[in-house]
Amino acid sequence: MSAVLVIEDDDRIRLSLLLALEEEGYSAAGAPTAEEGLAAQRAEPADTVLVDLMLPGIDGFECIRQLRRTDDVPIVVISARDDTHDIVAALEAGADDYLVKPVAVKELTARLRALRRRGRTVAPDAVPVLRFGELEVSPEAGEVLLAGQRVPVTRTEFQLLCELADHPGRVLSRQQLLQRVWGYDGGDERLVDVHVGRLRQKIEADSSAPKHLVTVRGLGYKLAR
Amino acid sequence: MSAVLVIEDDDRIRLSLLLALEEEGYSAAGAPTAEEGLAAQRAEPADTVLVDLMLPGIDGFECIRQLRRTDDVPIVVISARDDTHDIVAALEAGADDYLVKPVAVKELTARLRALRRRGRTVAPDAVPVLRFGELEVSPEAGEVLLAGQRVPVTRTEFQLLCELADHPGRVLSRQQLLQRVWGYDGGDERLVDVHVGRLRQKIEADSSAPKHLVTVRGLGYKLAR
DNA sequence: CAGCAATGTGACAGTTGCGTGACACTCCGG
DNA sequence: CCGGAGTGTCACGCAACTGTCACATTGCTG
Repeated sequence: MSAVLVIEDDDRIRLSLLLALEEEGYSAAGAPTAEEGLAAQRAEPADTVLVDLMLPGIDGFECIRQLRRTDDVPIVVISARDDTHDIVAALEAGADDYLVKPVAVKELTARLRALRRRGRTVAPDAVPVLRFGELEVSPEAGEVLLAGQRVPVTRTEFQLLCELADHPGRVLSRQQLLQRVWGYDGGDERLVDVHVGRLRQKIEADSSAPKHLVTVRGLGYKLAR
Repeated sequence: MSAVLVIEDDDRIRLSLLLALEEEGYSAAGAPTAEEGLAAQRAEPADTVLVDLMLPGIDGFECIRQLRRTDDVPIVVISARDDTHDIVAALEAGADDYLVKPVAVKELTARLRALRRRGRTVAPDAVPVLRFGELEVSPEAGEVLLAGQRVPVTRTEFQLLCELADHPGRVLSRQQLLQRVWGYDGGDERLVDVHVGRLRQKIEADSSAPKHLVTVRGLGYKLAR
C-alpha cells in the first residue's frame, strides 16, 4: 500500500483530498503548513508528497527545496495558479508533476501511479519474484506460478528454471546449464533436453510451441520475456 | 545532449515543436504517424518521446502501448483534449506525463528535465544489442530483430551476422569469415556467398539491393550502418 | 562491346540437432 | 519391504540445416 502526505493549508481541500485518496486505497496523512509537513515527512516518510504552493510561512517552493535536500520522494504540486512561470519554478525546485486546482482525483491517482512506476526506488535487495508474462519464478519461496496458479515442479526442474530466469532473454548453452545446475563439467547434453522437455509440459500451455522456455537451435535455451 | 522524438500529424505543430526544442538544445526528430514514429524509435532510439493522441492510422494510445512493449523511454503526451478520461487512459497506457495544447515550451522542457531527473534506473541486466538502423542483433539473446520483428535465422547465419556486426562498416574477406565463423583455414569461398545470400533473404527487404549486408566486390562483405 | 572474373541463387542429398517415449535406478516415506 | 516420485540414459525419428554444385547474373576491364 502506498502512503501519501498532503501539505495544503485549506482545510476543506486537504480533507477532501485525504478522503478521496483513502477511498482509492492510499494511506493518506495531511499537514496544514510546510513546517508541519516537513516534520511529518521526517518522522514518518510517505511514498509521495502532494504540496500546495500557497502556504503560510514557508511557501511551497521552499518546502519542495527543503524536502529535496534529504529526500528523493516523488513530489506533486497542487496549485490554483495555472501559470507557466510557477510550473517551471516548481519543477526546477524539484517537483515531479504539477496539477492545477480543481484536481480530478482520477487524474491525480493516475499520475501518482505513473510516477511510482518510474520511481527511482533502488531497492537493492528486492528480487523476490522473476516475472515472464504469466509465468512467475520465486527463487526465495521455491515456487513457480503460472497465471497465478502454483505449478508443482521438481527440484532439478526448479533449479534449471531459476538458472534461466536469472538471465532473462539470454541464451544459455547446454554445457553452461550442465555446469550450473548439475555441477557437471561436460557430460551428456541430452540430459538438459530431457529436463527442459519435462519442464515444458508443466509451464507451457502448448509444449510444442513454447512461449517462455525457448530453444535456440545450435546455441541452447533461453527464457523469453 | 538529449534526443527527442515528436510524433504528431499536424505539420505546423510538429515543426514548431521541433524548432523550439532544438533552440533549447535538444536534438529533435519528428514523425507524422505512429507507424513512422515507432520505426524511427526502433531505428534510432530517442531519450524521450512526445506523442499526440489524435493520429491517423494507429492512434496515440496504441502507439504508447506498442512503444512500452519494448522500450522504457519516457513518454509525454501532447493532446488538444483536456479530458480526465483521456489523461487517465494515456497514463495507464504507459505515458509519463500529459500536456494540453497549446503547450508552453518552457513548461515542456521543465517537465522533460523533471522526467529525466527521475529517469528509471536502467533495467538490471538489459541484453546488449548491436543496432544497424532497423536491424538489431543481440548475440547474448541469440536473436535478430528486423523493425522490431523477430527474424528466424540459423546458427551459421547468426554467427556470420554477429561476426560482421562486431566490426560495423568494416569489410571482412571471405577468408576471414571462413576462419572466424567456420574455423576453416582456407576452403571454398562460395560457402560464404551462399550463407550471405540466405541471410539476405531474411534480413533485407529487397535482397537484390541490400541495405545492410553489403557486397564489396573483390574484397568481401560488410555490415553497413 | 566482348569476355572474364566475381557474385547470386536454386536444387539436393547428407548430416545434425532436438524432442520424446521407454526403461532402469535411486531415494524416501510409510 | 514396498511403492511412487524423481532422475539419468538410450535409441529412434522428424525436421531443419549445411555444404556442394551447376547455372544465371552482374560488373569490371580492355
